[in-house]
Amino acid sequence: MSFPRRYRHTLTGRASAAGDESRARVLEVALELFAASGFRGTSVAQIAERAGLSQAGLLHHFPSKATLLTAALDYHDDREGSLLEIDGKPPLGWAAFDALTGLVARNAQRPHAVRLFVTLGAEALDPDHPAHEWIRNHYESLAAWLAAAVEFGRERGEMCPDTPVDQLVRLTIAAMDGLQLQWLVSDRKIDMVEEFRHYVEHQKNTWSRP
Amino acid sequence: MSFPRRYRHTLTGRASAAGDESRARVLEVALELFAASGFRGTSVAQIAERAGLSQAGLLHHFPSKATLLTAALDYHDDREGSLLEIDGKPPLGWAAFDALTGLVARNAQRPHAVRLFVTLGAEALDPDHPAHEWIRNHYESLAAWLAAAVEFGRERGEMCPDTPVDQLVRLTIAAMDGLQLQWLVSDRKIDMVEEFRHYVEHQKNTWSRP
DNA sequence: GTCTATAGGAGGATAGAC
DNA sequence: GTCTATCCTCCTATAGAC
Repeated sequence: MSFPRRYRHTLTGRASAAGDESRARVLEVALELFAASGFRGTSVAQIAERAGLSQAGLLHHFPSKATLLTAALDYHDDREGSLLEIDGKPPLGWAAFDALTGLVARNAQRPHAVRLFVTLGAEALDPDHPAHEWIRNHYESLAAWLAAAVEFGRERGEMCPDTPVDQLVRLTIAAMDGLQLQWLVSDRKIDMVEEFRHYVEHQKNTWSRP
Repeated sequence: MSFPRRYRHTLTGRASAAGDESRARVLEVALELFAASGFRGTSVAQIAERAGLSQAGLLHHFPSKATLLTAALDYHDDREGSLLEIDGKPPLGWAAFDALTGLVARNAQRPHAVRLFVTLGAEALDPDHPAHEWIRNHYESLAAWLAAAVEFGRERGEMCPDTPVDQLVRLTIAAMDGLQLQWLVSDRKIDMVEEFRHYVEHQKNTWSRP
C-alpha cells in the first residue's frame, strides 16, 4: 500500500553516497517543517536552508514541492509502518488496543509526528491538496485494521458477541485523534497516554466476554 | 469572554448603512473561505471578490488580514455563543451532554462551521498564528463549562460520586472532535450525530447514579 | 550534484483620486 | 466608502555554469 523509495534515483542507476545523504536530510527536515507549518506555510527555501543546500539544489532531487511532500510522507510511512505489527503480523482482539496505546505512548515522545497528522490532516481535507489521498488512505487503513482485529476478537470469544464493531472502531480512533489535539493545544499539559489507557481499560471492562 | 463588535466603527461614531452591510458580507465570506482553506491558504483578494468589492476596498474596513480574521472569529462567536445556554443559563448534569449532542446535530447541517475549527485549530497551534489565543480559549472554555456541569451533576446526585470528572470531560471533547474529523475525511459518509449519541448514552449508563 | 541568476507570478499593504 | 495603480516582498520553478 506504500511505495517506499519510489523517488530514489537507484531506479535509473546508482546514486552517489553524497546524493543519498542530502536526500535523506532533506526529507527529515521537510517532515519537520511541514508538520509545524503545513504544506502551504512552508517554503522550499526554508527546507533547503535547514538541510544545508540551496533551493535549486534541493529541487534537483525533487522536481516540485508537491513531489517533495509525497516523498516525505512515503519516507515517514516507511519508518512507522511496522508499528502496528508484531513479527510481521497484525495484533488481534484486545492486543490491537494495546498496540494503539503503545503508539500513543510513542507519539507522546515525538510531538512533531503528532503534528504532522493534525496539520496535514486538516489542510488535506481539500481534494486538491497533494496529501489528500494520503490522509484518506491513512484513516481507511487504520479503521480496516482495527475492525479486523475486533471482528477476530469477537469470533474467537475474547469479546462479547454483541460488541458494536464499527462504533467501537470509530470511537477509538476519535478518542486517539481528539486526545492528541487537546494534548497539542494544551501545550502537552494533559497526559494523553494515561487518558487513552483509561479509555481502553474502560472498553475492555465493557466488552470483554464475561 | 468574547468581545463582540470590537471592530465596529460605531465606536468612533455612526457608520453608514452601506458600510455596515459591506462589512457584514465580508465577514460572512471570510468565515467561509478561512474555513475551507485556512488563514494562509486564503487571500484577501479572494474574499474581496466574493464579497463584491476590491481588495483595497476591503482593507478600508480591516486594517490587515490578521485583523480581518480575528474580527471574523468574533463575529462567529457572537452568533454561536448562546448555543450552550438555555434561557441564558448553562445546562447542568446530563443536560449538558444533551446540549452537546444538539450542537453536533446542528454542526452536521453546516459543514463549514466544523471545518472552521478543524482547519484553523490545526493552523493555530503555531503560537504566532493570529487565531492562537482564540483556539486555546475555545478549548479552555468548553472544558471548564463541561467540568462545571459534571461537577454539579455529581453533587446533585444525578451522577455517581466516583465519576472521574476530568477524564470524562476530556474524552467527551475528544470524541466530538475526533468524530467530526472522521466525518469530514470520509466525505460525511459516517453519521457523526448517531455515533456521538451512542457515546453519550453509554456514558449515561455507566455513570448515572443507580 | 550543487550552485548563482533570473523569470514569472501572487500576495499584502499603501497612496491618492473620486 | 470604494476604486485604480503601485510598491515590495516572497514564492516556485527553470536555465545554465561549474
